[in-house]
Order: sequence, then C-alpha cells, then structure tokens
Amino acid sequence: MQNYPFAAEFRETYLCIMSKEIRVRFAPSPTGGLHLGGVRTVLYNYLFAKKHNGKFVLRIEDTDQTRFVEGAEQYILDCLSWCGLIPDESPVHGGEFGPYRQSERKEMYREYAELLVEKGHAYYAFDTPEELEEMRQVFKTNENPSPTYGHATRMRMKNSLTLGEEEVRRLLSEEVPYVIRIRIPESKQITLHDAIRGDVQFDTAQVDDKVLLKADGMPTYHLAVVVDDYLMKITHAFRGEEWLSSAPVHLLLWRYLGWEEHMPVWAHLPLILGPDGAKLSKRHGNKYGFPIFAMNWKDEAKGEFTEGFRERGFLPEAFINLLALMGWNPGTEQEIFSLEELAGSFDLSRVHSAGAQFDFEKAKWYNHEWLKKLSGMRLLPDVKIILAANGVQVDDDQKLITVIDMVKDRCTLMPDFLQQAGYFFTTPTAVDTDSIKPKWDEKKNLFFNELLKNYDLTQFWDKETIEKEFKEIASVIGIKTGDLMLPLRIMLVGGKYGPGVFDIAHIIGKEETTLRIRNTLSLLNS
RNA sequence: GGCCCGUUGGUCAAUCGGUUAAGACGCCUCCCUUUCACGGAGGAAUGAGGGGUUCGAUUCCCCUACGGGCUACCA
Repeated sequence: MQNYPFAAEFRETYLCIMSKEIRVRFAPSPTGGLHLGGVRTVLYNYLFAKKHNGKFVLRIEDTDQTRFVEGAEQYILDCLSWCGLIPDESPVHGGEFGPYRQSERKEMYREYAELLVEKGHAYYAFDTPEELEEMRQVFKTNENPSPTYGHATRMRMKNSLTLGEEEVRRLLSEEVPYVIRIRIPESKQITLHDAIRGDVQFDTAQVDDKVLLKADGMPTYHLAVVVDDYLMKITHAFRGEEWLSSAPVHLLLWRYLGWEEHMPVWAHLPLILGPDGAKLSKRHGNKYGFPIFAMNWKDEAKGEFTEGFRERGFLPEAFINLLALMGWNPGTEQEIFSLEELAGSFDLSRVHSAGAQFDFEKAKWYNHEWLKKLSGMRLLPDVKIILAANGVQVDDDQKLITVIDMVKDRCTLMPDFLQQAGYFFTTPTAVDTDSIKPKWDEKKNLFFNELLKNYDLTQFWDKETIEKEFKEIASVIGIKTGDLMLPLRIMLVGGKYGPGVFDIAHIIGKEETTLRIRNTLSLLNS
C-alpha cells in the first residue's frame, strides 16, 4: 500500500535501467547453514533478474577468517542448485567480473581504502582492542550505554587524525597493526532511497567511524560490498532489513569514492520472524521443532547438526513457493506458483515492508498442494529414496508411479509416503488387529475363509471380480459388506488408511492379498 | 539508552479516502466418502490507542504505545 506513492519513482528507475543490463547479487558469507531468510533473498534476486533478463551473481563474502567454515561455500551452492536458483556468475560458474570470492580480491580493497585516506574521508587507527574496550568503558554513561568510535571520541584516540604525520609514518613503517576507518561527518542529513521503504533519513551524528580495512588487511563488509557492487556493476542491491542502519555508511562510501551515480537501487527486505516475533534464527528451529536451513547442515568443527527443509520432506517447488509469498504477494488470489510463474509475476513494488512470521503449518500446506499437483512420474525418484531409506525395495517403477498417483493426496511431507505407499511393496509387519477384534465373530471368520477359497480359484484378478466375489459371499453368509470392509482393509494395509480396498487388492496381486488375509486370520484366531 | 524500520483476525495478507474490511493457513460444524485423505458448503476470529486533515478515514499527517533491527577489526 505504501508503494503506490512511489510509482512515479519506480517508473523513473525502471526507465533509466532499461538501457543497461540488470545485475543483482546474493552475497553470503560461508559461515554455516543457509537459512530461510537467505534463500528468500536469493529468490528475490533471482526472480528480479529473470524478470528483467538480467544477471544473477553469487559472490562469496569470506572476509572474516575467524568465522570461515570449510564446506559452507559448497553447501550454499548445493542449496541453490536444489532450489533451482542457479547463478549466472559465481566462483564456480565463472564470469567476467571475477574473482567472486572476496578473499581472492583482497588487494583491490586496500587500494580504495588508501584512496579514501588520501582524500581525507578515512584515517589510520592504531588503537589496540584493549584501548577500544577502555574507551567504551570510559565514555559509557546511562544515557549512552554503548559509545562508539566517531566524531565525539576519535580525537581522543590513537589515529592519524591525532598523532601527527611523523608519528603515523613511524608506526606504519614499524608495522604496528592498524585499521582504516571511515571519517563520518559530524552532522549531516543523509537521505537514502529504498525501493521498498521510500526515503529514509539519517543523521550522521548517529553513525560511527566504521572500520573499512581490518588489521589483517581484509576489508570489512562495508568496504567490500561497495567496492564489489561497483566493480561488478550491480544495479539493484537486495539485502535483509538488518542492514538498513548501516546503509548511510555505504551511501557515503559510494559518494566518497566518486561513484554515486552508479550506486545500485537499494531494497531492504523485511525480516522473516520466528513465532515469537524475533528475527528467525537457529534457536527457533530447536525450540519449535521445524527446520530453518534449506538442507541438512553439519558443522564438523562444532559437532553441530541442523535439519534442513529438504530432508524434512519438502519439495523444492513448495519451498520456493512458500518463501516467495513471505513478504511478497501478487495482489491476486493465486497462491501456488512455479518458479517460472514467480519470475513472471514478481514485482518489487509488491514487496512488504513489515516482517513476516514463519508459520510451519502453512509451509506444510504448500508442500501438500505441490504433492497433489505434481505427477507420480516427477515424484518417483524422491519417493524411491524415502522408501529405500526405510528398507522398502521397489523393482517396478511403473507400479510405484501408479501407487504414488493413488496416495499422494494423502501425504503432506515426503516421509508420509512410507506409510501410504509402503504396504504396496512389503507385507505389513504390524497389523492393527485391535480394531478388528471387538466386532470379530465366527460368522466373519467363516466369511473370510470362504473368500479365501474363492480368491484362490479366481482366474481374473481385476478390481471388479475381486469386489463382486466379496459381495456375493457376504450376501450368501448374510453379513453387510459394510461390516467387512474395514477388517479387509486392515488385513491388507495394516491400518485404517489408504485408497479403495479393492484397488489395493488389485495392485498387490492375488498371492499377496490371500497371504495377508491368512496372516491376519491366524493372528485373530490365536 | 540512541538511531532506524514496522503495526489489518492466532499466522500470511488484499485494500491506491466511500467495501457488509477479500482470500489463504489453522480451528469448529455439516455434506461427500462402507477407512484415511481429497473435494464441497458453512462458522468463529481483524484495522494498537489518541488526536488531527476531510462531507467521509483501515487508507493521509502527528503523538503515544507496542514489536523488531542496528549500535564489533561479524556479516
């Protein structure tokens, strides 16, 4: 609703970008599992790129060597590939703007940091961690519980603003560790235009002198994101709302580096929240028992394991679909979208500004809808994996496809196929005889024995014959078929579920049908 | 604490100042179904509060409240 006032602005940005290629990027740091919010950011990037025939870039932000986790990059790639969100450019897909890992671009950043120092927009700072901590303690008051390194404090710290040229030169030549910090103007109004929120105002008095280049020579996110977005010709930058408060730093950097007219259109996406309303985190998954990550994630070093949506039994089609509708909606009543449909309908102006709580019940509903929609053929490989993992061997794919089409409406998550399809391939080991016993009598026993005799002699094992004989014998013995259906079902499937009993009998075959009836009869008579 | 963002049923949400305030999930009732589902028909449930602006505010503005985000040599 807040979007319409900006319609004119959108047309403007749209027109101006018509002439150049749309380029977007997803820039995760390889520090662990890829969670819902991350995948949704990828999705929106991807959809926007597809819609405008642009390019979707994957850039790995591995500038924090202390948090780097082996295997995390491959894991991210695997998640994207499972979701069908394949980058046009990435460390593995290549591209003309590489390298796509920030650690491999290390030297580029220094150059720009030094340039900023030359221009007077940044400075060297030699403060040790202890000195920084001391500063925070000294300036800490009730009104200001977390003082920052900025205009109010920087002149009392150890940096090239306070130290004098000689001293700075000496420290640098002696290789005393230092960082480069941006020099934020003392009091300046900054207006940042966000495609989702409109104009957002900041007073630089509230912004601190962020570190741009760390003591280890690596850039921080702030420097790297600006330099790389510029060098990679990014036109639209989508990221989570948690970045909004540092956006003024980025805007200033674009300006100081002299690139402001190339600055991408910003869009800060609403956060995905847990059931308690706080930013969704791994914690929520543990607490409420639903997955947070796209796929299973194992952190060998920490010995942590976190379940993923894929392994929980979600289809990528459903996962993408439910994520797309968290924070965006088409304005119509359509809720089920394929990736292609999403790419066609997606529109930045219909992205919400408020955060959305994740609802696992609704997530399951999406999967159920996709299960109903997809064919047995499409589902075959996935169902086979589930069955095989549980010791159900399937040799006849055609039969499984038939079975899947019969039972998929009854499944919500993939593991449900074990119960719903398993008994078509293996004789039930547990039979719910307790549901038969209360109404079991000699007459029913007689019926099933007669049924067995007839079935053993039957030539044609088709559904009609099976049903016809069943009803004829019931009528001869004098029992309502209704009283016999449930026992038969339980004998064949083991419990009170599944499609039509005669369909089941037909599919599992004469031998198996009579075998299962005999098995249960002996259980009942023992 | 400061700054920033946000606020329509329990949840996701439509609404471009005039509607009986859509729809979906979940919940409840009924129908269909000789099981379980699917499907169908109904039901309960919403504009945070207060001020403006206006003939008329859920919609525009302000204040308050509440929620969230940020406040690292992490992203």
